[in-house]
Amino acid sequence: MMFSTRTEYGVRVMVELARRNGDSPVSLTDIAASEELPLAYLEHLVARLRKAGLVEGRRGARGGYLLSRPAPNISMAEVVEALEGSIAPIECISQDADGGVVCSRETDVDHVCPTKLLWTRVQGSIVSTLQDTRLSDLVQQRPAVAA
Amino acid sequence: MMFSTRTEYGVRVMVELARRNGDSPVSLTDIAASEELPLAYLEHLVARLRKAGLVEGRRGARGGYLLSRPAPNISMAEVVEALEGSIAPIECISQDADGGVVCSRETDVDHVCPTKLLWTRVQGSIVSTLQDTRLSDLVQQRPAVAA
DNA sequence: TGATATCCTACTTGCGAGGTAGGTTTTCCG
DNA sequence: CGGAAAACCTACCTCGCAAGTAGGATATCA
Repeated sequence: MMFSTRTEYGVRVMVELARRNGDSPVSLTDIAASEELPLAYLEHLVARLRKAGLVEGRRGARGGYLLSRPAPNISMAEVVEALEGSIAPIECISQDADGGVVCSRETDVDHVCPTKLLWTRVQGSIVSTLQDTRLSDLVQQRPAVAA
Repeated sequence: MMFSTRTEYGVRVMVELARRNGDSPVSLTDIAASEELPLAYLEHLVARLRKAGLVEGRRGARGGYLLSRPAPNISMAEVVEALEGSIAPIECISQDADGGVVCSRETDVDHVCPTKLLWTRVQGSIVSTLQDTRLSDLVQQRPAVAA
C-alpha cells in the first residue's frame, strides 16, 4: 500500500465538499456522519487541507468548511500532496525548488544511482496523473469509467 | 513515501545481479559489501525474489544468486510486486483475477465510490510505467566496471 | 446566553518496516 | 575427508508513525 488512509479519507472529504458546494458551509459533523468516519480524526485531515489553502473554515454555529476555489480549479495533485506531505515513490527521491528530481544517494558525481531512472519515471507518471485529474472529475457520478 | 526501502534495496540487488551477470553466481556477501547494505536483511529480500521465480540460488561454497531470466525479459513490475507484495495505491484498491480493479468500499451496487476513478488512474499509470521499464534499462547507464 | 462549530494540543495504541541473531543444510575445494 | 563458504530458515527485537482519542479554548449565530 502506498498512500495512507489519511489521504483516502481526505480525498473523500474534498469530494463531499465539492458535491455539496453552495452558499453555506458544510460541517465536519455532517461529513463524518455521511462518510462514516470519526469526526475527531477528520479534524486533523482538514487542518492539513486548510493550511494548504484548499479549504476555508467558518467558525461558530452554522459554520463548517468551503472549497477555497471552484472544483475544476483544484487538481488532485494538490490535494494528495497536502494530505501526504509530498509525493515521492521512495525515500531517496524528492523534488528540488526547480521541480527537478533529486536522488539523495547520489552524493558523488561519479556514482550515478542506477535505480534513479526507475523512480523518476514512476514519480513522473503519478504526478502527471494526479495533476490531470481535477476534483470536479470525481464529483460527476458515472458508473465504471475504468482505465 | 510510497514504496518501502525494502523495495529500493531489492531493486538495487536485481540491478547488481544483472550487471554482474555471467556464468558464476554472485554471493550476497559481495552485493552487501558493494551496496553497503546489511547482509542479514538482504537475505530476507532475496527470499521474496526467489519465491517469485526471479532469481535462483546456488548453495554451498562458491554459491550465490543468478537471474532466472535474461534482464530484458524481466519487467520492473514483477520485481516491485515480488518485493512489495502487491502494487496498489491505497488499501481499498486491489486487482481481481481478471486484472480488473476492485474497490472494497463498493459493497453496494448503488453506492459507487467517487474516489475509485482517481485510484484506478493512479494504479494504471504506476503499473504501466513499471511494466514498460525492464531490468536491462537500469543496467546500461554507468561506465563499464572493470572485470 | 447557549448551542454549535472550528481550532488547538496532548496523549494513546497497534502494527509493520527495518534489522539482528543464530542456527541448519548444502556444496565446493584443498 | 573436513573445513569454509554460502544459501536457507525461524525467531526475535525495536522504534517510528499512522490512526484514533480526549479535552479544552475560541468564535459565531440565533
